[in-house]
Amino acid sequence: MLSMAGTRRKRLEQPREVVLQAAMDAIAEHGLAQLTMAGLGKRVGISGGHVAYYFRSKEQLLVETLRWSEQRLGERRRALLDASDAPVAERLAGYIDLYLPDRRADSRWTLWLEVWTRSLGDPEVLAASAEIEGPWVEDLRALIAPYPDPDGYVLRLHSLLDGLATRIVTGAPGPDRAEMVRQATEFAVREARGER
Amino acid sequence: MLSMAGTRRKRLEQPREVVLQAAMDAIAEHGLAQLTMAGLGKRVGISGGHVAYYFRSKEQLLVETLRWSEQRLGERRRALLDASDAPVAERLAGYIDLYLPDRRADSRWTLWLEVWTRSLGDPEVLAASAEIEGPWVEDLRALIAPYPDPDGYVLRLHSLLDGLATRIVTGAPGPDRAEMVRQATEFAVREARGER
Amino acid sequence: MLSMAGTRRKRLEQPREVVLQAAMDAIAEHGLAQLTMAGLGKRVGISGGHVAYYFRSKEQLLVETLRWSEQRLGERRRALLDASDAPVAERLAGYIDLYLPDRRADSRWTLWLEVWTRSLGDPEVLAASAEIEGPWVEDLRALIAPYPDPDGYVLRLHSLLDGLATRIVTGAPGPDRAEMVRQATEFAVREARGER
Amino acid sequence: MLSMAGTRRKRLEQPREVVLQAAMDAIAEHGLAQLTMAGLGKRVGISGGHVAYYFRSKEQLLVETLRWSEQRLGERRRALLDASDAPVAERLAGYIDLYLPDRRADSRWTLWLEVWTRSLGDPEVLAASAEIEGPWVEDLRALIAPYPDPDGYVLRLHSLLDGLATRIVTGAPGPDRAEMVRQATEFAVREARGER
DNA sequence: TATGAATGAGGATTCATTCAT
DNA sequence: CATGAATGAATCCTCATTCAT
Repeated sequence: MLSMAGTRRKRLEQPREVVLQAAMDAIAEHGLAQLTMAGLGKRVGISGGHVAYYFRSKEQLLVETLRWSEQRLGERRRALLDASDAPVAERLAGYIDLYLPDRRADSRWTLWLEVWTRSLGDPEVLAASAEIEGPWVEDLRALIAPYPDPDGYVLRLHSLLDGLATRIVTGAPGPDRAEMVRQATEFAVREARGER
Repeated sequence: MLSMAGTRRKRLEQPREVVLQAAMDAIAEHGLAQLTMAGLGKRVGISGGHVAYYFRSKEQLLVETLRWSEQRLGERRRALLDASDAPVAERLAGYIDLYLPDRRADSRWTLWLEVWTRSLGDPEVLAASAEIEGPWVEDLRALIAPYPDPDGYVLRLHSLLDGLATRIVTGAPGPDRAEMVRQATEFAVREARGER
Repeated sequence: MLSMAGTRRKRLEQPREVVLQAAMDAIAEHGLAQLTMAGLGKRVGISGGHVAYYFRSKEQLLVETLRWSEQRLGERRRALLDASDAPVAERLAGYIDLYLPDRRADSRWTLWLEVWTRSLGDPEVLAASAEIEGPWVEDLRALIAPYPDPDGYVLRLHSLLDGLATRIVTGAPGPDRAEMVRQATEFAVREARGER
Repeated sequence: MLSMAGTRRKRLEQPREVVLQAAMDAIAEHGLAQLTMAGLGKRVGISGGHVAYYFRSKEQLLVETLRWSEQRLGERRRALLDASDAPVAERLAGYIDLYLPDRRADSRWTLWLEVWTRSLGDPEVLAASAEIEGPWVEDLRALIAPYPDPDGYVLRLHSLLDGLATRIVTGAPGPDRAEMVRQATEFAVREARGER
């Protein structure tokens, strides 16, 4: 009965960060279906039990990972929008470029699909999902202001982008990402002008 | 103890149909997560083993269910489009109304989300998904023809609709379905006119 | 990031006492199954690790808690028996009233059931259990002395009481506690007289 | 991905019986704490998953095992009582001899202790426990009839026996089983006569 | 003393899938 | 065709325990 339980082997510097980053990497490499608590622990050199110690459940882990991923992106987005004195068209293009998945199997969007699926039966996940989307909405509203119907604008543009993102991340046949960015930007600009 | 195994208990008229419809109902009522082969069998009075016999795998079952659901919808769509001599705007409105989920937790769209998720790691599912979407694409192209860039139009409208559908089916906060239909239709009409 | 680990946060006056009392309360409120070292620590404002530091193991904690509970009861029992110049019948009634659980889910008896279960595979627990019961035995022997077969008397009465206690603490159907006390007292008195 | 799932390897004659008997044996040999679903399955040559298939949960398994054990004992008890035209005293002795555990770590009583413990937090287990005890109660009432207060008699005798049984099964210090049977029988007879 | 991060064993549970009957 | 018993993989999560600080 020589249990090693409790023996500390390694102390991570920024455990949360490290685990979250590892989760993103693992998802990108092998997909979400392959992601296990134990496997994730092994990736960063801690026990599976400890991953569960940081994140109450796997559901929590997924939401947290998405949230963290979006926070990092949020910083880049705000930098882009704040610093820019470029015309709105260009800033919209930058926004859209950040919004859409980088590639097929992009981790962040893999998580979005998962969160959508899970939010079907779980109000908490749904709420988390709305909250995570929040900053995007705020920044887009600021970007197009003044605009008579910002809610409608955001709904239309975000819905379009979500649909495009789904196609990119799943690898559905169609134009490449650059073309999609172009089309979405045209739409975004046209809409922004058209009703101003 | 005489085993009843092997005894034909019941002979369904249209086994496939019955099972598929039952799957749709079960998903609408309890969600996809609750759908088990055995439970589905019980719903229609056959064994779980026999459900697996009809559909090679659960993945197959899901794809088949979605395909079947879309086929039935396809008939309604074609009826709508063929019979109609209404202006394009009205026909687009009808198309959109059919496309979007009827309600939160709509079975068909629950399946779409699942299929998207599964297509991430499975090329076959991805192919099936494209194939199932096909008729929608055909009919939309026909509806707007002649139009200089039908592929772009379809991509934009379908992406927008997919994004809106996701919000409806998950129950995300936002305007109600009717408003979404209105906005999508405006967009569809504007696009169709704008570049004609 | 300066760690607060190692910083003394709070110094309990009588740490053992406080923890033991908290354990009793927690068991009464949520049951033994819900009792965790960490949860118990939180209840009294110390760390779960420190609870383990006071009590070598959870097994120890349970036995200690029972022992402590019985010690406190022992004081009341001795007060009752020493001070009393009431007839034996009344003193037996008092003894029995103290012995039996106060109510369904009574902490002390919840612990007795647990200790019985654990003593099945652990001689140490069995020994502790016998030791904790000791004072009851002593006091009962004194109470009925002189009596020709005190061991038999104690065995019979304690067994009867243990059986009744089990019914009370589990909430098994049957007469209420008062009626049980009455019946046990009659038995105790009758036995004490019958063979004197 | 060559899964052997679904490949039937062996078909037990009386699966339930076999598993229940194996559970009794395993408990007697290694204690309840060592009993795992998988281990139990291995013992009888079926998979752990299949043990769970027969018994919804481990809790169920325990209750079922106790019930089955008691049913078998019930047959012996009824045989004893029905066939006997011996005096009540002898028949009470037989009843008591059947009631009490055969030995330290007796499986049936190990299960009783566990069921008592679990019934503390689970009304269903409590109900099952009362139901399983039922036949003993019936037979005892029949055995002593007519008797002015059968409920009281049963409560007193069963409580006494439960207390004695606890001591036998845990291996608590005290007289040996035979002596306990003697004392309990004396008590049972005296009570039965005393108030008739 | 006191903390609390980290360990890691441990087992139940669920179900798609298979196949003898 | 149809049954349903049997498989077994797959993994989450809990929590007592340890120990560097």
